[in-house]
Amino acid sequence: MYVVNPDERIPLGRQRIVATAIALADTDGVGSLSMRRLARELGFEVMSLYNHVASKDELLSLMVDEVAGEIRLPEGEAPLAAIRELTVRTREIYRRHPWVPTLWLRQVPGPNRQVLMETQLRLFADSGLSPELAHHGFHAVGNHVLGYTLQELGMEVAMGADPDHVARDFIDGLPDDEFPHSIAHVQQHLAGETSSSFELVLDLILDGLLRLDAAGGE
Amino acid sequence: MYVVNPDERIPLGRQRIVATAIALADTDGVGSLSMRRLARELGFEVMSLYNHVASKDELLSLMVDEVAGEIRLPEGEAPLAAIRELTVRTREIYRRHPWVPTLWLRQVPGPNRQVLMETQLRLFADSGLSPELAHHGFHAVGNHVLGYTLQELGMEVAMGADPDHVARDFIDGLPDDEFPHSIAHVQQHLAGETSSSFELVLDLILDGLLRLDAAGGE
DNA sequence: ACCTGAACACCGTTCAAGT
DNA sequence: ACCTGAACACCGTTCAAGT
Repeated sequence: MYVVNPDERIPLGRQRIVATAIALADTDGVGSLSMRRLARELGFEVMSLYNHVASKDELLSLMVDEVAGEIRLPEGEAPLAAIRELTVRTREIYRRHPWVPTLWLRQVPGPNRQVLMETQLRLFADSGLSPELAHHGFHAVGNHVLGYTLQELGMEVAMGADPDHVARDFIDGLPDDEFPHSIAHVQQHLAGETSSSFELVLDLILDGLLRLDAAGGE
Repeated sequence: MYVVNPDERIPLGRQRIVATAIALADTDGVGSLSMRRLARELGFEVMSLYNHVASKDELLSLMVDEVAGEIRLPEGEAPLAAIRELTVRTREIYRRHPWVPTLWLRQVPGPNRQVLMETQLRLFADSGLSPELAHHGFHAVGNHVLGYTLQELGMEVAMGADPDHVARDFIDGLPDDEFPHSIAHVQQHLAGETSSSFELVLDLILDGLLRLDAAGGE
């Protein structure tokens, strides 16, 4: 028989801190991620975190880059098909970590995102598009996946647990004779009549780039 | 001669609170907008604000809707031209109030946004597009202007005052032989070689919708 | 009706002290 | 090297008290 060492608890460390922070943000939202809460979750005091992480802002950067690393890079596909695939995967990862899209912009890219960005740009460079259209295409696709997911999640995440309830309240608050189109639109969503337009618009952008290139390069 | 009434100060009121809050967010960012700071700015105590506004969240909603009211609605144009015009104006307003795009999503639409949304949907309904494409088009255009502006501003606003400086630090931190495309891309931005792709992609989306409609409705 | 002071339960972070 | 307690300068908001 021996006395239990009170310090048998798993030691802290960037990796574990970041992982726990991500899990916490996934379940309760970034809004409720505080250094104090995170420390409690880990079984340490707040200030212990600062031995591994310079600030909350650095922690957020590390979290975003960790998630960026989850996006599997395509291989062996034709450039435009690979771009499409990569974009669809990005959306999946965004949806898995709904707090990421907002932070994505505010943080300077870390190593994983740097690789991701380089891959995207290389694919555009190899796509056959003119350099200028490749440049615009890179932004167009990035904006699409970001804007689309934000819109999609903004409604779900920030508006509380039940988007349907919010949507219903919203249309109930509208005088039906003045806002017929709004009401019809929201009802289409509630009825699940319309499929997601994410891939439709993505293809529309990619096809449009090709068409512009063909028109400009004749 | 008379004693100056200490209560000659302009009384509070939703309108004035919201206006001051917007001005404060415009100049210093939403990050530094606190109820306490706002009260100080207005010359009142914090708790006075709560006589006019239920919570900080309500205040943010009011601010967003006030800004939504700044977007001038088009009139007398053909539907698709009006949609285009409205989208360009939305981007201008977003740029004038860089804190708006992020909040836009988290808040349930107030009266001004309700009118804006109804207008957009009516224009799409009148555009001749099939109901389904009109539905998708509404989202596509909204996502584009939101995602594009967020990307554009995310870099400028959140990364500190000098985006060029950040960009330079970014490429300096990259091993040049491994990230040639990233470096080239950022350099294109720094050199101002590429014009904004906002309208280019917007047209690409609008044209693509028309083309899809023509193909589907033959 | 509108304003306010004290108080509560939170934040992120500094700094000096422990082992 | 890593952990911690006390302290600082902040938050949003409740509630009872003033006019």
